[in-house]
Amino acid sequence: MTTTDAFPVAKGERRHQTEERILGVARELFSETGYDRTTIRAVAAGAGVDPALVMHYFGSKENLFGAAIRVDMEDVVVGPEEELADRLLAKLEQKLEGEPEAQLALLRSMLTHDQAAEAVRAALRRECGQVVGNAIGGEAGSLRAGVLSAMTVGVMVGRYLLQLEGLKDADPKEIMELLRPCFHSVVDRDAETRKTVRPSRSKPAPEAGPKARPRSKRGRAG
Amino acid sequence: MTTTDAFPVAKGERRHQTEERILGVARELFSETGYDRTTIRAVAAGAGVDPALVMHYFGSKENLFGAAIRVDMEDVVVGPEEELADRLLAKLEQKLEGEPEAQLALLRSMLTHDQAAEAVRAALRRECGQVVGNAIGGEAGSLRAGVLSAMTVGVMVGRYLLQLEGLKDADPKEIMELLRPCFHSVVDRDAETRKTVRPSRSKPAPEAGPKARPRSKRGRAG
DNA sequence: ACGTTGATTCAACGACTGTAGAATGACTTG
DNA sequence: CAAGTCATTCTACAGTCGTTGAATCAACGT
Repeated sequence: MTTTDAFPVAKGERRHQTEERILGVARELFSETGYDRTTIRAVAAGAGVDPALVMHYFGSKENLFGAAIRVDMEDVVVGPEEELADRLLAKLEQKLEGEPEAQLALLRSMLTHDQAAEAVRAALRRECGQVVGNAIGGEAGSLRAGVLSAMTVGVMVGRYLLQLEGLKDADPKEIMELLRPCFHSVVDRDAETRKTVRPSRSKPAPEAGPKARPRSKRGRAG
Repeated sequence: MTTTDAFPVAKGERRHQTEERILGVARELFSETGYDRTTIRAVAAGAGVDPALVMHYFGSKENLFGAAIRVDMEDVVVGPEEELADRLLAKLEQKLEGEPEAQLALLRSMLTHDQAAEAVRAALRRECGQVVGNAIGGEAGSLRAGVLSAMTVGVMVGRYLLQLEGLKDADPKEIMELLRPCFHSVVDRDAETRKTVRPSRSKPAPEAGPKARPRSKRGRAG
């Protein structure tokens, strides 16, 4: 329907297109309604194919889910510690600006699906945990990484899932502005000695991004 | 099991007991597996009754869910603004310490169940939103309330649902210690360096270059 | 003793699910 | 053109779900 299916296409190509279409619908449905409520039949219907075809391609609903939520996070590159918080913030901002479909599928399913929960955990660990842990180290580092991860996922959940009043339509920049002191205070080692707020404005937002990310975004044909 | 069911009990009393037992199991299952995966049959089995009885009492699964997750939050009392953040923190700490069963049921179901999501939203709005909104007011207040709510729910989700490494076993006090500057920086009006700054407290703003940070150890626990 | 009420169970229906295997039909290769 | 391959569909099964209406059994007022 999207592409004219009147003239012949190479088989492999056609299969790839169909798979891609199925994955797109699956991601969409998983992100909207979570794992349980997303039925293979609905995915198939959305993709305009037979449910059995989805099974034939992905083997099981579980596999389809795994393929749909596969996220390949580019890791937050290591760099000077002072910019650590800003780098994490930039990462979060990028997620708040981009289309959160894949992330949403993860978030929405992470509570009922162990595989999704582990994926979220791994992603957070890679993004926040490892970096912060390396920078700070020890048990305190782990705790700080956890708090950082919690704040990150909290903002995502609040904005996209819960759609909290002041968050769902807010400008990511403003959110970042509010979050920056928080992240800094958690990352900074010596922040726990001083109870007062430290509005560290040492760095403007690292708009250039830490590293070139030649990531191409797959768009859905619609 | 607690009371011997060998001798007769008044009808109303017995019904009440059964209802209470059903609700307990329902809450437990909803919190463990969420709305969809919790079946009326499982609840009935857990309570030692027939599934039809659950239906007879609560009318539908939807109603049972509503009755199970009903939360009566005591509102955060109004008070001096300076302590606002601390009051919210205390609230969160109390939740982190207490048994989170009811909250968990909410959290775990809020993603797939609109009713649960609305309940969470209402609770957050009451606890964070309204108070902070009143204290700050306007659109900025709404945003700050949203961020505050996001952080709160993020910590809950990270600790109980995601069970993040550094968070699940952490001492609530330590989490609070890390969160306090964050909450303060979000609540405080002048945290974003307003022109008409009204320093309710000493605000040094020492953003001078701390590049020569004492770098004693860069410990890295394996 | 009675009949009545209400708590509780039994058995079953209809809908929906994930999944499997045979069948169809278009594209490819000889 | 014939045979083969592969994407795709059709049909169906076995299971589970929420829900229902009739049936059971104990407690109650008379």
